[in-house]
Amino acid sequence: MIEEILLFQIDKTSKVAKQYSQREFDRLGLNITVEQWILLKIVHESNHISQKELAEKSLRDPASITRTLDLLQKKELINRLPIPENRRQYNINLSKKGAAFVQKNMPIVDAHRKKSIEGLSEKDQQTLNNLLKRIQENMN
Amino acid sequence: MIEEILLFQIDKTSKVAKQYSQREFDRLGLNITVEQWILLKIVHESNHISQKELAEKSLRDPASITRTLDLLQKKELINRLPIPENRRQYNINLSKKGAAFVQKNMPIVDAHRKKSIEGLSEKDQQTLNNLLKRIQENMN
DNA sequence: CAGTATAAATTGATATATCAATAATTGATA
DNA sequence: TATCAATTATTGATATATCAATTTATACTG
Repeated sequence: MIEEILLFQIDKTSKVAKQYSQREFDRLGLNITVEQWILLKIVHESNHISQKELAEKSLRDPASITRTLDLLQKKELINRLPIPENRRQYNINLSKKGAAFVQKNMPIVDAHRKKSIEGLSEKDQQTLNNLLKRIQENMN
Repeated sequence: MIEEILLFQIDKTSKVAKQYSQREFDRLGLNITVEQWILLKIVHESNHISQKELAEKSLRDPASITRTLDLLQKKELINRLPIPENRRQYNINLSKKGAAFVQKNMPIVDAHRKKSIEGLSEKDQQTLNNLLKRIQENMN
């Protein structure tokens, strides 16, 4: 039975959480996807980052990053700044609008995170983290 | 930091495991995606199942199931059997070729599952399962 | 029985995932 | 320095995710 497989439950947990956040984003009319939010958050946490680094941090494909950044640029939430010394890559950063957007909605997303671990002790969280890390290493 | 968020690690674990299996599938020339395999496995486990039920069991959207079944049908791995008493739905089952395919490759996929939990005791696995279930409930 | 609601599958539109191929640039080296 | 290799981003092709709308069929209700 597929439900008994741990990897299936891991995937399910990820999906359920993502769907919850997406529904909330939609309900609040944020006009953004969870993947887009994650990129904004990473850009917010790093001043000046390349697309390659963004891909690594977000665990996504560079091709996918290109396309999502196109959307975020269309929404005027991020900028692609040319780097004179290296014309192969851009520095990605938040626009004013993007920074305000992240600022405003960070509490909402943080509430989702908190909700996800409701009832889990510090120790529970550490345990879970450790077990996940071990599975990740097994699959390397 | 996004790496410190449990949901991020959960998502990462799911991605890493899926990528591992997909690479193996590709390496062996199975010509199938992980999502397609999951559908085949569920169909294998249930004699006669509707697309709606398949969507529920696989945690996927009915629209997505339609498209993936189209591909599996093109590969002649599954059949859509019309139900005379209810012409709104089909019974999905494995073709001879599909049954042979599942039979042949089940050991491979099972090895991936085993690899993923290498070094985890029975108790570890139960703990992990419980923690995941609690997060799932939190996000409902 | 007619009209309406519900249900299952499909289709369309848009976003994401992934691999392969390509373009432009930079680095390495003979 | 000229050539070749490696790097970064982009594009194309195909599969999947999701929502809304549609189609076809069945169920319900007055």
